[in-house]
Amino acid sequence: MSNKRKEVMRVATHLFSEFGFENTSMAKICVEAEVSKGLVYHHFISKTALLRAIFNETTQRMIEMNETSGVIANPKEQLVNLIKQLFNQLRNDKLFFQLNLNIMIQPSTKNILKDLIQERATHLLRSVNAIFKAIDNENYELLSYVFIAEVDGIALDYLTVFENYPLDKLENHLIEKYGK
Amino acid sequence: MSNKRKEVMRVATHLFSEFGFENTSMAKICVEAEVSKGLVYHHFISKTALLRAIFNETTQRMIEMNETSGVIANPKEQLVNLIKQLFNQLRNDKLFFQLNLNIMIQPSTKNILKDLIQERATHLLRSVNAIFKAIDNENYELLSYVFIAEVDGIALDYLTVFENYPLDKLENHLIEKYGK
Amino acid sequence: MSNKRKEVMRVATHLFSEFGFENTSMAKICVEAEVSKGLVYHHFISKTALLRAIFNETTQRMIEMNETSGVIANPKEQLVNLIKQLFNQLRNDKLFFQLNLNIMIQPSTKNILKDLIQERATHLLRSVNAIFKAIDNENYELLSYVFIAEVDGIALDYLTVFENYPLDKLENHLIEKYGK
Amino acid sequence: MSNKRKEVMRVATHLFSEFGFENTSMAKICVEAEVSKGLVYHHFISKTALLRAIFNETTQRMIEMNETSGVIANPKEQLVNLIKQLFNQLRNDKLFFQLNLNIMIQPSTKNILKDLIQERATHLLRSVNAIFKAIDNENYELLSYVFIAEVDGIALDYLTVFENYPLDKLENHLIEKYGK
DNA sequence: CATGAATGAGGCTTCATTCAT
DNA sequence: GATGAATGAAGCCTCATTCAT
Repeated sequence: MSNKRKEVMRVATHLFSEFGFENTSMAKICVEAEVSKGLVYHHFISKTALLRAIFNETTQRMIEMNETSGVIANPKEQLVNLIKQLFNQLRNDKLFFQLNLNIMIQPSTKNILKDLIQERATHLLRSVNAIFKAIDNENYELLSYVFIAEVDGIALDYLTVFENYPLDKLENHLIEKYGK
Repeated sequence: MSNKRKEVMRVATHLFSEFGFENTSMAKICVEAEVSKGLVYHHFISKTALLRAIFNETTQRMIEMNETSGVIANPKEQLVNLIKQLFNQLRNDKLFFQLNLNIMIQPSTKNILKDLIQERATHLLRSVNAIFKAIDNENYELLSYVFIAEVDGIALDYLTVFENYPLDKLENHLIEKYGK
Repeated sequence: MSNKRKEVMRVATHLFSEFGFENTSMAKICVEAEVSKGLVYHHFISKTALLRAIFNETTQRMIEMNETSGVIANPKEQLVNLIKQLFNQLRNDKLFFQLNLNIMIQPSTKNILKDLIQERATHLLRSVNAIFKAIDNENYELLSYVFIAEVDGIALDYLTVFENYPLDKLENHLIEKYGK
Repeated sequence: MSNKRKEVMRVATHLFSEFGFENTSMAKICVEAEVSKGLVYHHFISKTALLRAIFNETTQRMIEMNETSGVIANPKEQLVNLIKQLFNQLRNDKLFFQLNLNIMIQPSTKNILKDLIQERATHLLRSVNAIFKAIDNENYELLSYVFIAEVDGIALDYLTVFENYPLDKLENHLIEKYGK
């Protein structure tokens, strides 16, 4: 609704991504968003609530993306699409992915978002399950977990462990493996 | 060396794991370790230095473990050993793994540990490379990255994404896949 | 006059009584009264002005009560009536009495209400003086002060000092003492 | 023990008395006591704890005074002594008495001190009871409550209700009444 | 080695009030 | 009359770090 509310969320997302939740002060957010402290607290009860709003919005976007993307294709095409989409986002929005990793691992933020993380994870698992069910009705559950682990692991290694990570090669590997 | 120094590191590791680096004050560490502030600063110049000492020690332990474990076995046995060892640790010391994920992802701590993380990653990659070279001399590099990604992804999903994660099934899957 | 204006005063009285003036925010009042901030400031220039309005209204009610109660009776009956009336109110509206004590003692509010407190005290003293003049024309002044002190002291002890205060016994004591 | 700790309590007592608890900021206390914020929180966990420390110390002083003062005298002399002592203090340390009234009536502070107020009240009642038991073994309880109410009421009226309160006359009245 | 009093910057949040609509 | 977004000062408290003993 309000312009300033959106701007606060945009700026906060950016700063949380770059410096982490605990290392981003409300003051910094206010300065960057050119807004008073009072206003932020008018729209969000607390810093915690602001984080939850951001996480929630992200989940919504992820769900919408998922729904519109996978309707027509056959399962293997769906997987390949999903992989390509994911790797593109990973390349284009490193900071954003880092934020999502951050807040899901950091104990304090993890606690704040407990329920929302669970909700998102459930949704993700269900989507992937649906695809693998159509591929291998017997082992779909394990296959889904393996697929998610591979993607998460690549993202983690790319974003935080290795410098000069060969992201392209890993993408191709996955596409070959899952596209047959 | 000194008992109290060790105790401080032990307590700090525990608290960092449970609450995160930013959410653990030096005061809390002092109380828990039953030690004065002066003493902590006698042994560690700063909170940052304490974190680095902890991370370093962990890396040393990982390296030693690696060296003693894989000398005799053939590559596939080595992989299976590695997998079993990893999953056992994952089960027995969740908090410790979470700490290592935390500090490698959280921007502030990541920055503090930049060089040490790089060092550890290089060492890990080299070890895994050595194993896969003996298995498939041509594709060993990609295979290593895939292997590491799978393990990291499973750890991540187990520790922070899913509740009731079927860790055993994924362990078996990896053992079958890599043990032939 | 306006319904909403009255409602604001009612809610503010209640909240000031329960939490104290300094601990009741205008926001809380607005929420409780289901009214916007703008409206409150339309009716009262400031929080201070709201407090003064409340105090004033209370004084008016006290004066009216006094006037209607004591016209016909003889002085001793008047005193007994006054005592009974006071103790009943004390029993029925603890919070309200507490508010009046509060704001007369708390330095900040006392300052805000300086003139109004003086006005009320003068009126009260004059009324009591009138009664005691009819009883003992020589010592009426001291007697009035003693009477007021006794009543105030009992109220204070009942409201804030003792648990299980024997209010009834003290009422009877006063009735016997002053009703002869 | 520590000089600065005492100084903080002294300054806080003074400021709380003059401006009220809610209207005295920790910052003001720090400036006045020429001490850093950190130090105050090193000695007192919170503003609340500081208030409790002050209230407690006052209670201790009151108890000690009581114990040393009334040992030898006969009950009526004891009462007269008590009255004289009280009125002198009332005259010499208005602010201090005002503080004690304040914090016992203001809902927020009253809540903070609930247990300590109860403790003090019980002690006071017991002391006065002891005196009146020796005077009138049958009605000592009611007499005690009346006496306390008279003293409290006079203090209240003197400190907050009336300007030009004839404190001396009321003191004489009490001395005559209770000294026989 | 060891203590703990002391510092001061900075963090989150609250709040009375204003003003465009 | 009525709304609620917006302001900015101020409040309580935490914290890494220093230093005299």
